[in-house]
Amino acid sequence: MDKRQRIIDSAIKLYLRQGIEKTTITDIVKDAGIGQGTYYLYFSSKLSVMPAIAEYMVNNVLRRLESEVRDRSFKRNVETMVSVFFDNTEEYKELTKLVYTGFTQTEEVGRWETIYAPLYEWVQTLIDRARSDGEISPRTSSFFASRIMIGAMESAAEQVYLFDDPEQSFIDEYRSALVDHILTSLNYGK
Amino acid sequence: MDKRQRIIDSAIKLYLRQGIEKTTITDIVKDAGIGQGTYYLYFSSKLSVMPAIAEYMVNNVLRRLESEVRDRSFKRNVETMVSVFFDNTEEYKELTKLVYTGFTQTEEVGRWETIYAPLYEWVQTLIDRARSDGEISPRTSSFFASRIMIGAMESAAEQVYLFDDPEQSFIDEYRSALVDHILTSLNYGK
Amino acid sequence: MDKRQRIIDSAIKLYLRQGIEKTTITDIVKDAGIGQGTYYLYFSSKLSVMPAIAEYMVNNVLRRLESEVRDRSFKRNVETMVSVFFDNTEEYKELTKLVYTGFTQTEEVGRWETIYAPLYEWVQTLIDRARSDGEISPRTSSFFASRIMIGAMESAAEQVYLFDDPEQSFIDEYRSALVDHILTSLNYGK
Amino acid sequence: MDKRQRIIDSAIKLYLRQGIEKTTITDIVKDAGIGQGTYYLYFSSKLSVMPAIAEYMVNNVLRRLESEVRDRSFKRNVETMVSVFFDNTEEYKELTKLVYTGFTQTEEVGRWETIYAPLYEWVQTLIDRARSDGEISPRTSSFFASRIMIGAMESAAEQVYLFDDPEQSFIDEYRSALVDHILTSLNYGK
DNA sequence: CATGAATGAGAATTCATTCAT
DNA sequence: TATGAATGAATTCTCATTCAT
Repeated sequence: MDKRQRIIDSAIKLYLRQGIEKTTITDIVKDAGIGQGTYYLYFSSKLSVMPAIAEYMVNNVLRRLESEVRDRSFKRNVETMVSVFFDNTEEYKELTKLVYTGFTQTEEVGRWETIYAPLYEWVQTLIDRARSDGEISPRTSSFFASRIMIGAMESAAEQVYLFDDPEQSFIDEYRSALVDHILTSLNYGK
Repeated sequence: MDKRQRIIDSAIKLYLRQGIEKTTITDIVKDAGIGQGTYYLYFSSKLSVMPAIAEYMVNNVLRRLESEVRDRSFKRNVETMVSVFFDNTEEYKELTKLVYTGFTQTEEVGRWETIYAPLYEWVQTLIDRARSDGEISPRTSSFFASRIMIGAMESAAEQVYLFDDPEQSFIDEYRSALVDHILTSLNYGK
Repeated sequence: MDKRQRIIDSAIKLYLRQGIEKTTITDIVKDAGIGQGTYYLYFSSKLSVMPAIAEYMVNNVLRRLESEVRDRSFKRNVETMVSVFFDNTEEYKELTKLVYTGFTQTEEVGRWETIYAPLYEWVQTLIDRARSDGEISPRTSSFFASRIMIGAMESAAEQVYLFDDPEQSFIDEYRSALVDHILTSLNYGK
Repeated sequence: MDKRQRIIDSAIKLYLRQGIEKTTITDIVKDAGIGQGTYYLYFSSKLSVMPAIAEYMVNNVLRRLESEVRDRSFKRNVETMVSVFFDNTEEYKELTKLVYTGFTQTEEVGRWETIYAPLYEWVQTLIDRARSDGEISPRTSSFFASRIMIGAMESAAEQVYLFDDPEQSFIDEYRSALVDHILTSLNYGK
């Protein structure tokens, strides 16, 4: 029903399957079951769906975090977070980068920060609480810590899934090393 | 003289200046001072320069690291590394991401790992030495630590330079937080 | 009005005038007064107009046969048929062969038979009637006879018009020999 | 050893396999195992091999005719001729037409007649002999008869092998109808 | 005679975008 | 709002041909 959302859904599906370059507006509108011109009623150009896609994906992660990370010890929470980021990257592999790149070709580069903001804030809050609870060092700057953490998790996940067929044991080791890294960097349990 | 290298140099120059989309093969060969068809003697398509560019850029970072990170304490070395990554990202801003994206559209995705390998190894060696010197925790896995570190540094730098005009003070704070993060994560000085 | 037909007409005109190789899609669309991309709404590639052209040409011959071959003795009809084939080949000289060749590079080779079918059938009917009228041998297989006749007429016409400047007397002799050949092969007047 | 011949052989092989358009000079020289420029020592352009190929193919038919059509009754000889033409067309399917088309794009169209001449003459001689032997009508013009016969045989063969998968029984029927057609057209056995 | 790296003109094709309905 | 036929600018890639060695 909501054509705007149908465009976004189809765009994601096709970009994931065939890449941005290979996907034409025609592909998208066909998949969405709407007319060719209708696309331009909702988005002003091919690239201008990108922010919407980015938003959708960040919200996706947020939703998972909110539902899966709950009330447990900070350590457990970090473990879950790493899982969420790994799973998400696996599912959407190239798309994040693709979207990001598409973004840089728009004039809306600045909005990237805005779109990520809720995610940064959510993690920041999590850190703040752990600090209040005395689980991590009181001198931690949650602002930078949240950003560095997210960057580290995303990079790690990307590295892992670049391997054509990463073995599960390798993934598990990497994940566990990453959890240690994060906790240690926050002086957890000292 | 070496036409292959001239193509790579011109491609980097133009991709940086105008983006990949806006740069045509014709632009590149003109800049390189060679014939249109000559491009295809060395690269099979527009995108297939990407791995060569990636290689060039990784080597670039490596060269800087080798020349700038020397003989000092691990802490100083980490500070210098962060500087190198920040400077490099600033200089080549979009190119890194562009190259990465271009890569995924080639069939050579697997080579990414190979191209990064020397960088990973170099950092790994640095960590190993710090461990031998007793500067960081003896339990550190240099394999994962190097990869996570590099990911964190790249992500941080990208986040910083996304702001249209990041203030120097913000950059300095982020950089310093990052150094702390890395050192703490390795139990430096405990 | 009908853009498809305008494309076909222009293609025939230009192919005849300058050959297939020398004719570009741009030439065709300019001549047809339509946009460059419009061509591809109706035909999927440069070569894929060929079947349409072939159809047009076969229909052309059919139309001439239907209007010029009427109600007379079989002998007169054969003479007229030969004339039609000769005239037609003269007018469209290379085009027939070009079309044929273009065809073999499409995947629609099979349609050749379909396109020729009405022509075969028309001649077949003519033979059947002559047989009923007792003008030719009752044992004649009109199926094969029609096909062999058409082949002979086309080949003869092509041979004749290969000479840069065939003398009219030569053409007349060839034509007359051909009529004799056909009639005799059918035991006409025995 | 003879590079000229190696070029012709490779050209035939590749033209048959992939068509003229799809075959590049580079393909040919690679297949022939010679240098790129060497081609132009023997032929002045891409198309200028065509006459050589045509010559080769006509000679091929002639050689078969000479070895297979020997001393028997005219009827047997015609049967054998038809077989040779059918076999040859099956083997070289499109090539004849392709070569012919390639020819028309050269300025040497006139030579086609010259190249076919020996074939025409050979058949003409065969007819003349049959006439001397009283096997066919004394009024037969061997000049036109030979040309019409060859045309009919080639056309028939082409028609037959256009069917994707002609059944053997159909081919046999067509062939036999063709032999009858030819013999009757010459008043054989009257 | 032989080579093959280099050339560059040229064309087919694609596809984002528009606009009359 | 919605459509989809029409557009045409723009670009990659091909390949016959050349020429210095």
